[in-house]
Amino acid sequence: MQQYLFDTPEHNKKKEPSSIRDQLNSSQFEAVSHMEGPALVIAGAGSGKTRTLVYRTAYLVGKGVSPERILLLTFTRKAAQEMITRASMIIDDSCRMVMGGTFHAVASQFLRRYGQFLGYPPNFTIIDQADAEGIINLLKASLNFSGLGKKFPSKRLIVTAMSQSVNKAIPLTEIIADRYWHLQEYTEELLTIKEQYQKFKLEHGLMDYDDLLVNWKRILQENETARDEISSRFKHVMVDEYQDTNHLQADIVRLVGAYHENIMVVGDDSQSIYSFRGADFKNIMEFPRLFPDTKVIRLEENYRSTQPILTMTNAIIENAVEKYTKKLFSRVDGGDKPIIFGARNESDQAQFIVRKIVELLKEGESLNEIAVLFRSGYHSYKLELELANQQLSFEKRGGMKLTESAHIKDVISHLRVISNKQDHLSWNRVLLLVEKVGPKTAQKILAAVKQSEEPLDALRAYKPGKTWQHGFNELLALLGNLEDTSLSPLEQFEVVMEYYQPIFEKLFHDDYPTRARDLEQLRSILSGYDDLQSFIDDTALDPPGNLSEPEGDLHGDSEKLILSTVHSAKGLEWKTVFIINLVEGKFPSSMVRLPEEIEEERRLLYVAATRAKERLFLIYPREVLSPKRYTEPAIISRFLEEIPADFTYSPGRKSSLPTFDGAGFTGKTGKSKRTESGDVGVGTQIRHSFFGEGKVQKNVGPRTVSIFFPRHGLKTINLDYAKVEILS
DNA sequence: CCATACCGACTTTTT
DNA sequence: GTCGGTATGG
Repeated sequence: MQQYLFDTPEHNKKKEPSSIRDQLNSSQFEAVSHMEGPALVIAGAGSGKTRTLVYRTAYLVGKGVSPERILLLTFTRKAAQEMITRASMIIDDSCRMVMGGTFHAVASQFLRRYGQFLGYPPNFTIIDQADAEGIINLLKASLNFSGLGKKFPSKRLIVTAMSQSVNKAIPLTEIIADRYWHLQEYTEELLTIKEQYQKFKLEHGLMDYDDLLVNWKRILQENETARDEISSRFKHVMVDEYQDTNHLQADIVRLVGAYHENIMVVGDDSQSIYSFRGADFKNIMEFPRLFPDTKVIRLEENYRSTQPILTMTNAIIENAVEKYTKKLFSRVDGGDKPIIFGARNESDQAQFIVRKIVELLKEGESLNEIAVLFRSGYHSYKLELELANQQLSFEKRGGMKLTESAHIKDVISHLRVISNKQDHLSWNRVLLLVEKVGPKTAQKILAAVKQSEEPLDALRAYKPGKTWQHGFNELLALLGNLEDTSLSPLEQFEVVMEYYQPIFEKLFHDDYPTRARDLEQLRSILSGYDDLQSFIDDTALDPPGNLSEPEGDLHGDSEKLILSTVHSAKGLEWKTVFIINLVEGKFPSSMVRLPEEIEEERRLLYVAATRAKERLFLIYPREVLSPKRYTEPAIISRFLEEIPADFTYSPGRKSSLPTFDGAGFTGKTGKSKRTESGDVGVGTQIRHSFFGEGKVQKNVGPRTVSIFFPRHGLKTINLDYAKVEILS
């Protein structure tokens, strides 16, 4: 709906592409107007990457490219929708015909059409990680692996290992040898499980997230019809956040774009934060080698943040082991240094944030312009309580999803078995909810029903046991009602709820009011759909959790503070950003040990900090609660330690003590390298690692000078930090 | 064979 | 908080 707010009549006329030019800097325009051949856009944080893709979409449509022949692959579905909406405002509504979405969402659309070539029905069901784990459990039982002791890997680990194998294109045995060496004694069993898992999915019309990618690639490779129709269709392919694609996705891009070779990938190697999912930012470097004619365009001017913020974020990324190709500069004048605040403990941290927010609101700041970012979902619990106390409304992104809770899965399973009658995973769940039916009975029933043409009829023909025939007959009655094709998804939901309500109340008798609210929410989500299949798809591809938001937009935008994991904050920006829990074990997470994983944590902090436009707070508690409810002294995050003290401001800090309390803290990392040189006077010629050669103009502070660079203008540089070579 | 209750261990990030 | 194992009673 939002798009219409800005939709004035002149937006409905096609603008000449030339007017687009005025809205962009020269590099952006170069990217926007690039027509033929592959292109790589290296776009630093806040450099107008989204803007560039939006204008490019509009430009192409303005040039007469038909919208349905443009493919826009993004990291979230929301990002794609937003870009398409904005492009529509520039040119016209025909932009809505642009095909856009995540790799997974676009894959699902093509696989509904071409999946039959791989033996999949058009109504296959997309399963999430919890579903995959459910299948593993079933297999473990049927393969008699349950008795192998408690050392046997958990379903979670098995699913993760299998997924890594697919996404990194490394055989499972190697993954186990590399990362899960403690499971090596079970390699045989794991391979069997993997094989059975694949078979189970194919037999029952199920695809997990990885299958969507693998199978999309397969139809492009193995089926001529599909390849020709898909590849020749898209005259232009654009890929956002290319640094977070894996090899499988890179292959898909190559295959989809093979016909016209008009592929533009956009990314930033220093913002790569998804390697745990197989992403490899080297895809960016490899792109020009894959397509030798690639045009490389760099966007290095930052329009988002003030210089003090950028100076600090540059410092964070400067310490990376792997050197990056660029360093950002800003023309946004003025601004305060980022503030580092050491709170007493987590409560103090929460109170500090609330106090600051109230202050900012008094100054006229809008809640919508403030965000609190953290490494892991549970890091915000204390703050959520404090915010609720102070009656500040907030929205949390990341962390536990609505669709991951048992009661929601229960309801959706009843809808799934209607949509895909071969879905034995959902059948199993549905049967287990029948009184007096347990795992054994459920399996026995399913074995009898096994892949019959009409599972529902087979179920009706099954003779129930005496103890559970009542519940079973009720289920059959429900399924009969659900089959009525004239029902809307909402009506189907109501029918299911009528059946499920008593089961639900019995199952969750102690905390069922809170869960009932989730079901209410599910109901309101469902009311927006008139097609069950797309509802089921969306719950897997775009699981609600951020779903209260479109709703809120309709009822006059109620202002909300955003609490978000850093991963979910990618691509977004706020005037004020708080990053919390900057202590060892939380940020960086205690889960990471390998050097390359630590590097990813560093990039994660870089992504978090570059979300801030005007004000940035870096906060850490001096004490944390151990799992056993003991308070322990915290160790300040190594990344904070590495930032030169004069790049930030620390209220209440006595002089310039570099180390904080913290027993066990080993002191400085000694990572920052100093330019061992005397005073650099006005007129000195120097060379900077990024800006090139320049001349010192004036002394602006301790070890800080302003330098004029012919290609980049006047820059303020700290000599203790920047890599500067003295030439004269 | 099913339901329930209890204990201990572990809990990153997401399509 | 949630998963997995285990013990107990129906």
